[in-house]
Amino acid sequence: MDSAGGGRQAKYVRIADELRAGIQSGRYGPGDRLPGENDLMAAHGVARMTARAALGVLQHEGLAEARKGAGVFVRGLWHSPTRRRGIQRLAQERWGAGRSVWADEAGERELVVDQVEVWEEAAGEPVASVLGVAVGAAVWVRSRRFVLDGKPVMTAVSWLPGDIVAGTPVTEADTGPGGTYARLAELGFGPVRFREEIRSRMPSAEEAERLRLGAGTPVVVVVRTAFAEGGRVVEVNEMTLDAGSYVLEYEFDA
Amino acid sequence: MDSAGGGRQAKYVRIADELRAGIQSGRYGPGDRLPGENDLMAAHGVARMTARAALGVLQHEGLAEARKGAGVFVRGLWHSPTRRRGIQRLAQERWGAGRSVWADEAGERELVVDQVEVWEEAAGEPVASVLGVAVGAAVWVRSRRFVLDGKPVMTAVSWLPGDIVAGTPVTEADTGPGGTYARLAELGFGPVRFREEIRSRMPSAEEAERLRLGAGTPVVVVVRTAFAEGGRVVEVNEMTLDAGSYVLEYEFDA
DNA sequence: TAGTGGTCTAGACCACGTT
DNA sequence: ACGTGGTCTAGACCACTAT
Repeated sequence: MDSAGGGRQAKYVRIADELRAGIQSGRYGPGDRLPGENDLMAAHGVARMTARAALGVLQHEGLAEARKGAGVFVRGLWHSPTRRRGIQRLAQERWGAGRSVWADEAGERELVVDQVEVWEEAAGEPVASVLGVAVGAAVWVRSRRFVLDGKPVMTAVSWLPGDIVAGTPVTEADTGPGGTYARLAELGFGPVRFREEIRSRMPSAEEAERLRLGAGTPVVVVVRTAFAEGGRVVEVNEMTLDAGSYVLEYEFDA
Repeated sequence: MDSAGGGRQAKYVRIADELRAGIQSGRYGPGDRLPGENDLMAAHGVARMTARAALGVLQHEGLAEARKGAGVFVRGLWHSPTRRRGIQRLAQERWGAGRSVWADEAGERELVVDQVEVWEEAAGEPVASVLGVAVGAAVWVRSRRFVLDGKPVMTAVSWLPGDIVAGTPVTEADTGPGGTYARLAELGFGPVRFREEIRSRMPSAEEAERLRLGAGTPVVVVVRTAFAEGGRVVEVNEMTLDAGSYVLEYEFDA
């Protein structure tokens, strides 16, 4: 009846361990259905909530996902995460040539950019600080979502100084060939140096919905700061990635 | 009595939303105790398991952590994550000067390297492939854990080609001043180029224990490949980081 | 000792997907 | 129609922490 009586471990932990071992050994392959609540109740003589707890462990570890009315299935870790080459993708030749930075990352797959919103606002404290403008100064904000083969993989929000981009195509939904960086270059503020900061955490409920993340899937947050000649910050871009959809790569000399 | 009857949302979701709003608004600050199971049962007229479910949501989001016998507390996100400068830290001047790559990252804090193990083994398929050696060839493996101010923050496993490092200090627990890279340089195989691949996922139960991770904390996996002059791979290092303890930074030119 | 979270039971109704 | 996971109840005992 109690938890510590029989063994040292909680029942649901032991059941979860057993299922996990089955996944790692290949007895349950990607896409396979795991024993369900009723199966586990019968096999281990436990209550429904205990069986659920065991399955919940695997879901929170990202190893399995539940589909209502169907069962709990082993996750396909991972289909084919996008390789994002942090340094080469931002080489000037890319956007200088009018080529979208995102296009060749997608490869053969269909990339859709949706939920595009662009607006002007007054810089609050944190934004003003990183952009290097006065609090209350006009900044333009670009927000959008990237969907690859029907699966949302990233959201991004950019902040740009209003005194540079006001009245230019950067404030339009479509920034034209080469994107924002090509336009900034034409304005004499082409980025010459970048800094990317990478964090990872669990998503908020809203982020999980917008990226359609299953339980047990973290997000990777990349904050890129773009510097023009002279050191002025011309863009700050905060990207929120589905951790399962991306591998970030940086290659550099010693 | 039912879930969909009263509102659209499950009760535990609404309770979790309310608590989350309280955290984000600052009503509950970092380190504060949240209303406990009994409080929520009384306040919302729900059963214990329902109150638990609500608190569980916040814990899995990484916003709160439970302490047995004490309560559920708002997490201190984040104390002071280590800033890991991916590119500068591997500049030749660093390890060339006999300075540990890890030392100045730790700053004032106390860094302990423990659980050090070094052994020789025959390369399996995946390792042979990335190291560029034959399957079955001798490789040396270095495994260790990094503990910062008493908190484990990273584990690391390195693989090195046996034909280069056999019989050298690289196969000892202590590799001496400048570490492995300085020794490789003395052997004529100093790294001149690096590639780092970054992924993020939820930890396994074992990883969570070894890094003492609370629920809702992902790990970041960094796989670094070091290339010597001529392109030969001289080391592959797989690092598993507590996502809450690190910010990775890469700074580079366009 | 009193209160806390951790585990567990044995029921129940629901929305959903597959058959 | 049936089985699935999702939610919920009203109890219970335990180990742990704080007082």
